[in-house]
Amino acid sequence: MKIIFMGTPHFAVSTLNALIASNHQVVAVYTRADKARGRGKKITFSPVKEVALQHEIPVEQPTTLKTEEALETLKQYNADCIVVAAYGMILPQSVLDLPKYGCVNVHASLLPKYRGAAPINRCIMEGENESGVTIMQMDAGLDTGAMLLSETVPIREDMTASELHNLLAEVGGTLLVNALDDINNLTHTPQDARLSNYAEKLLKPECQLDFSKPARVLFNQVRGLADYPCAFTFYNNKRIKVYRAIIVQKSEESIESINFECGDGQILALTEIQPEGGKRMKTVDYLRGISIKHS
RNA sequence: CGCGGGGUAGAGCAGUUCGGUAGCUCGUCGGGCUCAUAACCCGGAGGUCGUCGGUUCAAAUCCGGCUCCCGCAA
Repeated sequence: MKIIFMGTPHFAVSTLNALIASNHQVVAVYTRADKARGRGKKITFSPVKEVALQHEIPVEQPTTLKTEEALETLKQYNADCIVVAAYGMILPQSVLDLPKYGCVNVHASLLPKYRGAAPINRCIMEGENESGVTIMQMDAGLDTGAMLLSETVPIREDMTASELHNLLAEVGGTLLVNALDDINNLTHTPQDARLSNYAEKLLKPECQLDFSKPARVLFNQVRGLADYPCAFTFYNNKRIKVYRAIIVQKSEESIESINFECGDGQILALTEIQPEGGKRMKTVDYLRGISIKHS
């Protein structure tokens, strides 16, 4: 089939790569407009655009798909199906209806749970022990379309959002190609809206650790936000990012970590951090440098 | 030109204000002590102080260029 791919961040790259390696033909890649971001507001391409350029696939970056002009451009590619993975833009009904097989989405959760922007992070922050990928036929709602295929993956006790992200991205690419290969025989299963919930976009304030909360909640928060955007707190008046932490009992406190007593009396031991201006490092290494400053 | 921190031994850092023998904690190697240890004691190896240039009798330190890493913001 002739495919138009729409996606932006790293998660979408796995799906794009899977499509490129498949028997289907990617005729165009849509991704969000280049943004001035990062230190020094440098213009950067999205990860998806980088890959598209490498494979010399035409790249389109409209700021909206709701115009007649955008629709005309889309039509010219004459695609059989549009594949969407973390694109970050709303598709109007005119686009959803355009291809023969409509628009198919790769979503990083077991729908109808965790619809929305941050399913991977929220899932771990909530302490779930499994997640997965769902391939769905898009409709006008936000992640509300009928489900075509899904695959479940277990979430290890100490798994971070970053690890789950990579795993789901991999699974998603494979699953999407499987879905396209078998597109005429797939069952469209409606989502049960009563079981749904939404994984809201992550906000900065929720990345700060509040040690009046129970240790388990903070542990999940650290895992769910690692490695990006990453939980943080303050230590010696310096902001530190917290990449890894473990729960220990008071009697087990180690001098090799920074320990905070939580609301439930248990200790959250920060084991891997990154201070302002510094590199990511084991907390034990950080403390080695601290001791000299105070002596 | 968005704001800011940083690059010194394998790791994490001091030293730079005020130029003058390269330092601390840890690791590592060797030896010692102990019933024992994240224990303690002794000794050793390991550095073009990010890079290029300038000033100077002398530069990690002062001056200028370049480069790399990172926090915030967006």
